[in-house]
Amino acid sequence: MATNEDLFKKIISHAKEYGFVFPSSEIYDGLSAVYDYGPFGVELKNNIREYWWKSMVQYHENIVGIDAAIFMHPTVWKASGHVDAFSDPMIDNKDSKKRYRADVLIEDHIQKIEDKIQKEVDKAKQRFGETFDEKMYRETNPRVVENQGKIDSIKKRFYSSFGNNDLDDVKLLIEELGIVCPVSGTKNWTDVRQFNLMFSTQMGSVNEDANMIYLRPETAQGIFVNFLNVMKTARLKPPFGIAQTGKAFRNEIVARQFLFRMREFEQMEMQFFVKPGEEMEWYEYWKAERMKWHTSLGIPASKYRFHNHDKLAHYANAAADIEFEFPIGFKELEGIHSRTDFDLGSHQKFSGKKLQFFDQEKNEGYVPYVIETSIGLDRTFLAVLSHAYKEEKLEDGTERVVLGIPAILAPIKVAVLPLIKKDGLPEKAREIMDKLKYEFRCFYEEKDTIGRRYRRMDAIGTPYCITIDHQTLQDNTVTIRDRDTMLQDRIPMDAIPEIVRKKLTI
RNA sequence: GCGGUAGUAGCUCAGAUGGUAGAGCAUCAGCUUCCCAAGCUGAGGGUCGUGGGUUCGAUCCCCAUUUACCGCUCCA
Repeated sequence: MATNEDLFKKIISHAKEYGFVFPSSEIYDGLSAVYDYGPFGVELKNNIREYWWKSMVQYHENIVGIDAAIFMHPTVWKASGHVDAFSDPMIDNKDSKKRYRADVLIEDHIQKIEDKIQKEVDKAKQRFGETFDEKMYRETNPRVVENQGKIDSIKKRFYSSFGNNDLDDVKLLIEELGIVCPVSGTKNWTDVRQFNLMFSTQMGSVNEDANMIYLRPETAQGIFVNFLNVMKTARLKPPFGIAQTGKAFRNEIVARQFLFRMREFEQMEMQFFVKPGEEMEWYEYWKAERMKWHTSLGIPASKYRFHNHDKLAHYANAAADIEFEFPIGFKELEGIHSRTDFDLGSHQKFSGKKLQFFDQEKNEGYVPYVIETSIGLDRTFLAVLSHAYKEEKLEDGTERVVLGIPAILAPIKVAVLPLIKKDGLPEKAREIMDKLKYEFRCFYEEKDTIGRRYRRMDAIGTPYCITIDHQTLQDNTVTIRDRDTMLQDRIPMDAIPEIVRKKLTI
């Protein structure tokens, strides 16, 4: 029995060996945490994207799509909060060589003081019983008041120095508070350094007034800045949604775990604009709707779970992840966030343009609230792949590796295989191939024994193999082999499209 | 980014106390004509991750670098 880590490694090698995923620039040793999709990988990826797009845009009359550029006006990232919030101040302990987020160290320190207060309060509560007035106690007990004052001044100091980008003062604060490394127990700290998670480049001539441009760290902003254009031209009114798929870039300090955390990745996002006050209803609606989408792929519901956020991002008033059980454990696949009017409101402020919907009935305008569904395409790819990967021991003692990819996502839908490459069988097979290839992604192969070709198709997850044998020449029947059962049926060749089509409906 | 481990053919690996490398599978060509991988014959493919140093000579020793894995850290 392979451990899960082994399984994950096997999936990675399988992905490479069968042309799904390659390390980027591999002949130059690769580039850390960047991957390329191969001939079968790109088919699977495209199919997932298309399946998502159809279920969002095509099946919802009030959702439309856009494709925004990766480059955006620099102010977008000020308005979104990314320039300020998207960078972490890091500090290293020179003795233990451990690295920490400076703000987390300070938060932990604050938490310790808060714990102290809580202990005090709990003790008092026990002492006074029913009559205990916690609020009053907190305001009057000298020790509690003193500690609370400490917390407030630390917070004030931290926010002001961090806000002013005065990292030296953040370090000073850490030293003054006497914060020690939990591992080494020493106060031997390096300077605080900022790691901006956004990639940047210059637009225009580098010599002349070069403008710093960021590669978008999320696709969402492309939707928000187009809110007015889309609402007007598509003549929409809330509730309505805008969907987009595309690349995003994050300069992660640690990017690892194959496709799971990459520096360049693809998101599939939909921002749903609603009337303020109705956002929680829609939040719940989209949580349920998105979970339905995942399970519609035939992957068992037990592989998924919700994870509700306790700590919310600066823009959200509710947030949940849909997590998938990868071989490396349950990990985030999709986020459903209630983003309030943070983004539109902020862009309204920074741009000076009114980003509102005007309600004719009430004769007043409002900034819509936003429910976001944001799913990682590469992560979904990895989820599908890792769930599909199976090693089977067959009755005859041989083993086979099969990808049980849902037929609708399979890179190749039909393999057309002449039993042998003479006696006119290849010609007949070509004839069938030509009839099928305009509707389905097909694969023709006449090399090697038939059994070996079946196994190759199993390894890339092809749901059906059509075999042309001598009988085909007599009566135009072929055998159709099912990937999962390995069973074959003899059918008239004209019946192939209908059978395949049926398999592709969900 | 820090610490640890590792990098030999597409894959899985072998190898010598330093004398410029081998197997199986895979790939390609031909034979075989077969319904569930590994039949026969032949061929191609590696400056032993990269760069530098020590040495008469380095894939092997030393340094740097890069990539992957594990741990820490991080994931708005």
